[in-house]
Amino acid sequence: MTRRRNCVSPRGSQATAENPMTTDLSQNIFAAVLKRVQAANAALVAAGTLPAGLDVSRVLVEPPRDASHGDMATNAAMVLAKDAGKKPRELADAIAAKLREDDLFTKVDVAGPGFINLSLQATAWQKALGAVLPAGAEYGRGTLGQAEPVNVEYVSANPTGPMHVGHGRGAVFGDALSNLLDFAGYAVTREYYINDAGAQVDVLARSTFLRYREALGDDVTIPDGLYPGDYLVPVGEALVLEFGRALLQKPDEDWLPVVRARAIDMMMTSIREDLAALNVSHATFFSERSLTVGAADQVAATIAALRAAGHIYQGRLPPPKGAPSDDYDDREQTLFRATAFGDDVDRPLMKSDGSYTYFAADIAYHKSKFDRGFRHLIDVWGADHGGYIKRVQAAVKAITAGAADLDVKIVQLVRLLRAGEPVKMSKRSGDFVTLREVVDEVGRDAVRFMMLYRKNDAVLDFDLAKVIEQSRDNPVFYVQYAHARAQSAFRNAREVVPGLPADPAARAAFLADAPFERLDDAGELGLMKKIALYPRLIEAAAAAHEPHRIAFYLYELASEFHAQWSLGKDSPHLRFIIQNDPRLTMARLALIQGVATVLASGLSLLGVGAPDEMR
RNA sequence: GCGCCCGUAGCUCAGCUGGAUAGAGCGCUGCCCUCCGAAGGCAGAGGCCAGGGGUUCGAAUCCCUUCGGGCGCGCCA
Repeated sequence: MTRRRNCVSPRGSQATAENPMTTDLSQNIFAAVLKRVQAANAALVAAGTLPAGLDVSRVLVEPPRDASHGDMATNAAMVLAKDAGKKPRELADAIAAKLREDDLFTKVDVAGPGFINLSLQATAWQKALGAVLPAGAEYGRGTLGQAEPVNVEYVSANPTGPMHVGHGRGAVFGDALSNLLDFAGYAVTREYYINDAGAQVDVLARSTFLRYREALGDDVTIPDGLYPGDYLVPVGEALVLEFGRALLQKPDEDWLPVVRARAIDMMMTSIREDLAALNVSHATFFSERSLTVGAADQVAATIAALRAAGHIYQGRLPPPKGAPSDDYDDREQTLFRATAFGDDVDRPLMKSDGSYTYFAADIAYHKSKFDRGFRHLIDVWGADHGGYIKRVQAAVKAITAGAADLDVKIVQLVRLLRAGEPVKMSKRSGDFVTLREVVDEVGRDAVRFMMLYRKNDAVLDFDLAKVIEQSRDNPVFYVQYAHARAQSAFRNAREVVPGLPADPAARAAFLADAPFERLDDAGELGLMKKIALYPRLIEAAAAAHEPHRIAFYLYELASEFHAQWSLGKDSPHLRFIIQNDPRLTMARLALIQGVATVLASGLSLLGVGAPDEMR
C-alpha cells in the first residue's frame, strides 16, 4: 500500500544473486561478489562460527560512497551480528578472513562499525569490460522481471482537446519506465485508457456541434462550460464534409452520439500524432465506453461481484469537508467499502441520475487488466489525481483478493519557462501552449531527457531556452556530446589502427583481443567500474520504477568520460589515441566502446537519440 | 478540518529503499587550448539535510509532532 515501495520485487540485487544465470563475473559483478560473500557466510556456518538458518536477505554488496574505501562494501557483518549473537566487528573479521582466501580480492578491510571493504584486482574490471563489447546493446539486460507480465497505463489524456506539457511528462515517463521494465526482463504492455464515456465527451460533442454550425455559416459564440478552443474548428468542418446540413434538423439525441464519436475519433488521432512526435506509442487503447456498451455491462458485473463479496452497501456519506458545496444532497447511495482496504472513506459507485461514477468504471477497467492476466499494474497519473490513489488501490485489492499489486506513479506539474520567465498560459480562452508546440520548438530529445532528469513526483521547471543550450548546464547536450565525442575518437583512430570497423558490432569483435590489461590508469579503471555498475543500476531503477536514475547515471558517466578525455591535454600518454602504439590504442578504444555502448543503451531506454556527431 | 506529495549549499536538484567524512550543476574565486571535439577539464569557498522528539550498532532516508509550500476532498474525469 505504501506508494514508495516497489510493487514488483523489493529484493534488489540479491534477487539475482541466487540466480545462477546471472552470477557470471562479467554480467553483474556486484551480484557475483554478493554470491562470494554469501559463500563465505555459508563456510562460517559450516565451521560453526555462524548459526544455521540466518536471514541473509538484507546482506548487500554496494559501491562505497567514498572510492578510497575500495571498490565495494558489504554490510554482511552488521546485518548478521545480532542474530549470530556476535559483535559486528568481530564477525566482520571472520568473514573478511574467509574472503581473503579468494584471490579475486586484492584487499579486504574491516572498517567503521563493521563494513567489509573489498578491492578487486584490475583484471576483474578488465574482464567486465571485455564482456560489454560482445554484448553490445544487450549489455545490462536483466532477469529481474522473470518475463512476468506488467501493465503500464500512461497518458490516458481525455480526448477532449490537445495534449499539454503535463500530459507529455506522463507520456515520456510511462514510455521510459516501460522501456526500463522491458530491459529488466518484464513482459510489458503499454496501455492507454480512453475516457470516452461520461459527461466530458458529451460536452465535447456539443462544443463540436457549434463548430459544425459555424462551418455552415452560423454566427456562434461558445458559452461557458463548453470547450472554446479552435482545435474543434476542423472537426466541425469535417462533419460538414461528411453530413452536409443533415445534422441540423435532427434532435439532440440523434446527432449527439454521431458527433461525439467523430470528435473522439479525431481527437484521438491528433493525440496519437502528438505522441508519435515524442516517439511514444501504446500497444493497447482501452475504451471506457466499451465497458458498458456491447455484449455485457462489465461495470455492472464488477459491482455485482463486489456486492457478492460483501464489499458494497447502501448508505450515506458525511458531507465533504473543505470547500463547501451548496448542491450537496444528502442521500442514500451505493457505496464501495473502500475503508476495509485502506481508504479513508467509502466511495460512491452510482450518481444520483443512476449512471455509474467514473470510479465504478475504473474498477471494472482495472478488473479487466487483472482478467487479462496482469498481476503487476502500474498507473501513471497527473498530480491532480493524487487523492484518487487510495481508492483505486483499495478497489484492486478487493477485486483481485490481493493477488495483484498496483503502483501509482504521480507525475508532478511542469512549469514552462523561457529564460527563467514563466510562459503565459490562459486556459480560459482555450489558448494554452500545447505539447506539440514545445516538441516542435526544442525537439524530441530535449523534451524527453529533461522530463526524465527529475524524479517523477517533483515539480519540473522546463526552460525552453536552456534545453537547447549547448553547455554542461544542459544535461541533454552534455550526455549526447559524450557519445559524439566517443564516435569522433573512432573516426580519428583509423590512422593508428587501420581496419578499425565503423560498424559497432564489427568494431566490438575487432577490439575483442585488445590488451585490456594495459588499461591501468586510475581514470580508466574508474570508467570500467562505472560501466560495470550499469546492470545493477538497471535492476534497481526497474525495481523502484524510477527511470530518472538512468538519466543521472548517464550524466555521471559522461562526466567521467569527459574528465578522462581532458587528462590527455596535460598528459599525452593518457590520450585514447597513441600514435606509435596501436595495441594500447586498441585497448583504450575498447574502453571508449564500452562507454559508448552504455551511453547508447541508457539513452535508448530514455528514448533519446545517441548522435554520432553534433557539429 | 482531513488525506497525499514536497522541504538537502545563494539558485536548480541527486542521494542507489537504513550505512562510513551528505554529492553534482549553475553562480562565485583561481587555473588549463601548438596536437584525440575547450560545446571540454582541474582546484577552492559554500551545509544545524526546515525545527523538535523517537526507533537502533547506525537516520537526509523509518515513526510521531510543529512550521512552511503544492495537490485533492460525494452526484467531474
